[in-house]
Amino acid sequence: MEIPKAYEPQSVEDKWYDFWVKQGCFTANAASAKPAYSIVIPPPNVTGMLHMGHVLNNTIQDILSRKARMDGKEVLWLPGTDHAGIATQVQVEKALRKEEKKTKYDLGREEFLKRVWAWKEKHGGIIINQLKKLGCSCDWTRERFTMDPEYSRCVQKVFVDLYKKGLIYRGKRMVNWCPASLTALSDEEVEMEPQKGFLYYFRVEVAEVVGQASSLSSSSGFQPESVITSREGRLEACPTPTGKDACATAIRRTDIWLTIATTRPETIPGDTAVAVNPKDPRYASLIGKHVLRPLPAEYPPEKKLIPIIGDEHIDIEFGTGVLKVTPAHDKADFEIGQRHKLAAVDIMEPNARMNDLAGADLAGLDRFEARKVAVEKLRALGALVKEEPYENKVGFSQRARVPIEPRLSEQWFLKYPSVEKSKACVEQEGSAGGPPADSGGSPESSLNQFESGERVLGGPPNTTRGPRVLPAKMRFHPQRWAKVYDHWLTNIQDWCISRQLWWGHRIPVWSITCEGKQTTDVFHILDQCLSETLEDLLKDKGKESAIRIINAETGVLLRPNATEFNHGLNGVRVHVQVASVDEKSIASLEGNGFTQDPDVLDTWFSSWLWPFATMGWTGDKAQDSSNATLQKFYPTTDLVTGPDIIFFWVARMIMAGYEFMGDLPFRNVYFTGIIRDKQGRKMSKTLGNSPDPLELIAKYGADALRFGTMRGAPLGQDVLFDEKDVELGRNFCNKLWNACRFRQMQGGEVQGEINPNLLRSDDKWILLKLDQAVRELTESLATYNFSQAAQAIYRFFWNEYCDWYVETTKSVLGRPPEPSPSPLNGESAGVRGENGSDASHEVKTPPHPGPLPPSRGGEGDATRANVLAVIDFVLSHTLRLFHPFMPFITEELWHSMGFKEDMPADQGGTSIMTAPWPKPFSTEERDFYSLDDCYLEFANAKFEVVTQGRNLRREANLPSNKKVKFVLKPAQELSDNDREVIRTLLNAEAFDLVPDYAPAKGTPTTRTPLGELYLPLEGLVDVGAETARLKKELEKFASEIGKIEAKLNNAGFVAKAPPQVIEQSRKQLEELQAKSAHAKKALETLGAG
RNA sequence: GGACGCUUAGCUCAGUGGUAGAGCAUUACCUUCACACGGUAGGGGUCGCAGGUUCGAAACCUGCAGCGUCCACCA
Repeated sequence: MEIPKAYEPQSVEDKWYDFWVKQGCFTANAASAKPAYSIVIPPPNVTGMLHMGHVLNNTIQDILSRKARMDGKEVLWLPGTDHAGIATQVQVEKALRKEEKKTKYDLGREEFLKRVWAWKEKHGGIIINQLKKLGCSCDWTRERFTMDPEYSRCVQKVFVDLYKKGLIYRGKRMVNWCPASLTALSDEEVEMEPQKGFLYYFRVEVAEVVGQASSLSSSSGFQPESVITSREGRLEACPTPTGKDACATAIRRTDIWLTIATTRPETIPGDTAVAVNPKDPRYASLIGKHVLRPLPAEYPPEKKLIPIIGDEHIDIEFGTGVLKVTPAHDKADFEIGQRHKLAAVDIMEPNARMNDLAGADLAGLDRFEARKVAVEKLRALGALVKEEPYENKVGFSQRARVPIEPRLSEQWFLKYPSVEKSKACVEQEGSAGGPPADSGGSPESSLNQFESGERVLGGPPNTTRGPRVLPAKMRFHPQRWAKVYDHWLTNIQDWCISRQLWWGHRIPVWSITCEGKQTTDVFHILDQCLSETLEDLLKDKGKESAIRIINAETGVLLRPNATEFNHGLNGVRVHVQVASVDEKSIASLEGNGFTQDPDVLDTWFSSWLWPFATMGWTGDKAQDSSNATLQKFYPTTDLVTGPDIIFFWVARMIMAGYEFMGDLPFRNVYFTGIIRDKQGRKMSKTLGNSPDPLELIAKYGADALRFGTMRGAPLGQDVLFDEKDVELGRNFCNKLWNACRFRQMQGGEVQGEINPNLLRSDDKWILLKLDQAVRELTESLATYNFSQAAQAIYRFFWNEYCDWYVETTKSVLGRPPEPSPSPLNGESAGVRGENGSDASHEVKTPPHPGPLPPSRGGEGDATRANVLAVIDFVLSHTLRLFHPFMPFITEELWHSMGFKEDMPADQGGTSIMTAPWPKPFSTEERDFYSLDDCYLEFANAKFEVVTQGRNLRREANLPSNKKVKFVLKPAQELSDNDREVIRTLLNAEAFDLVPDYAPAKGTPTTRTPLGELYLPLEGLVDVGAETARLKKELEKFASEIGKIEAKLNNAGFVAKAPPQVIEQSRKQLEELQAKSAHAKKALETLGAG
């Protein structure tokens, strides 16, 4: 019964979380008739740990989910984890090295993957439990992992589907190669970073080739296959790009020298041309001639010979205007190489050590070591002209933090699907269509924005291409991200989806080397393995096959009916693309000499299916249309994520959504800010500036962490995290706790009914303020303004409810001190309204609200009960408003305060989670309680009296604990209640109303809206101090009066400003003048004596 | 080189045309029976700079500066 003095979150959080789970509060019912609301969690790395970014992100999702439940929605917040290919594999490799001093190669693929799975089992639950500690109301019965068997099937299905559509292809291309992780990366996984280095200038001699008219370059026509190293980096072909013919060629030196600027001299051995701009008069005449490449130094002249080519892309201004072209080690050079049919000489191993083609001096060296050696070599050869310090941007592997190496390798690529649709579906800022017609303005209309969307989208996914009922538009919050998104989609490049890793979805492609096997043998094998027979395929010529056989070397599709196919497959490696992959057919494929592609898919190739793959999508129309979850909850309502993965994830999910579901995956995307530390630095493990959220929860409580974080996280801006914010959250929880404790100490049951006839002006004031808070909060949440929402409830509860309202109740609830014996009290306060119920007709003058009979008999008890009823009303609403932000403490108080008692079981009777979200008062309710805005004005006047009185006391240097009296020369009637409230708030022994008060000389005084206020000091008067105070006050008034007068004297203002603004200024002026006059008079009185 | 964002109190940030705000920090007073994780009162800002629009600008427009982020194949 007795509530502890301070809130102790540790004792309640686990209890309620277990309660919610046991009650099934988080479980979404796909069969429910309620409107759907859904969010899919951005799946955290399965073996990751919770950090502040997760806290921000998931708190927002929880707020949205809990709010939606209170709005009566059927909510699905779908949780899960991501297998996080590289990150997880690196973790396990690291542990393996540390604990067993082994590499993954020591274990072999199968054994290593067993270890990763074991690691996943051991660490996989951690982050999920951390989310639970935070209070996340996810539907754990639907938890998914991107490598669950069903999920993996989705990935395969999608791969095959895109393959059939011709969007997935294999090719030898320039990719971003990470020499540390030994895998290809997508463009998005590369970050450009400025790098300090040098620009090296070296010279080469121009040489002419005698006797062979045509350029040598044509003899080494470029083909991707003609790359001069294998994927493993071993030597495969003749290292000279010029081929045999060159050997027979006579070379004539010219003693003409070209100077070339480069940042990468170590790649000189890979140069296969020198390029100049044909418009460059300095060099144009040299195009077609050759130069002698200085490295490898040991090569004979004919092996050093490379052509001078002309290419428009060469910047005449940069360096010397001559570019060395290294097709195998630079993306731009590769393209030049393609245009000019240059050979690409790969001079590096996958780990970025130089190979034999780099020449004897460099072979075996790391690329940066090789750079130094190459420079020294050039210097020794007399080819180095100069070196100057230079800063340029270098691509770094996002994860391994080493410079990537542009590298030619054979990879799988995806041509993005549904690009145009994905572009069109996101609303652009200030677009002609504008925001949805019903999006702005009142909270109600903002809420409708979602609802109208859901109604349209709630039906079966529209997989046909027919027109939609409404244009399906998606909104980004803040909207400026739409532009970033659009820009990316406009310049979109094919996606390199294969990774040379072991942990991940293995590419569902099998191949066989058909040495000695005839076509029919291969058919036979496939026939045994697969349910779909090749006979059918052969018959069905025009149709896309379920099984495709490709020449692995050329990438050419070998259709079963093609002639080349009929020639047999001797010695040719073929790929077989399998549509329906079940374990049995895989096993038999592998048993018959087929091997699966060793690579795995980019992690994002599974993540981009998250919104529907988690809901049990199969790609089978019949099956999907009977999938209740998918039908009910796709498309989802909101997505909450960081802008750093807008390309990695958001954009791709949108494309996948259109491609496979025929519909966008979500209606709204809220982009959070990035959490930084106090100094604005990114959180990072190496800096050690990333606090452990669990420690914060242990120290302050989950609600405190949530509230503190939300309060400081403005819309779309980065968040500077400070533990002080969490402290603020804790203090706020404690305030809430104690406000409820105060109510409990008053005893009695929850007061259900408020009697409008007994409402004091203060009661009406707080009800109006509550109403305002409900509106503000609802509006803020509807527009994703979480920090605004948090501040709105903070302000309402602390500054309005606790600081003012609760204090006003103490004169009714508490044991009031004996009334002041002043004989004047009774008379001055005697005239008052007999009944407050008709207060609403008063508009002009502050009404005198409900009678507060002197504490005698039943009438006083009735008022007391009524005040408790108001308190209960406000608290029960406030707890609900707080619930999405602070689920634990509100649930605890909801139960211990007894607010659940008279609620229906599914509407707050069991848990506050399903209590209805407070609504603003209707007109009828406002009328019933006579909630007129004039009460706000009157209460403000009262509060001003109090503030000014406290100020007088402070100015007179009276310590807070010293008892004082105040006297008011009333300008209007005040009820006993108002008088008593003011007295209590002033912490005064007495607050007397004396119409004809004659103050002692030097009595501090000020003019308030309710009359002249005096602080009688009885012998302690300090005339000097009071004089000084009044003078200071007068100065302030004079300055403000001056400003307003200047404004009113401005003819333009009076002529053009709106009338109410002018009226307001006049009123202000009057008030200030009256105050000033009062102070002046007081000052004169002082001087007179 | 493009695009976007930010610049308001010591700090972190609200504030989209009408009297400059909050939290923290700070100063003074107070352990008064909800709360010292508290209360009361105060101090502190020519709203980055320069122009313009307007009766009126922190806000709208233009330019500039500084910081930050993203995109881009100048070696």
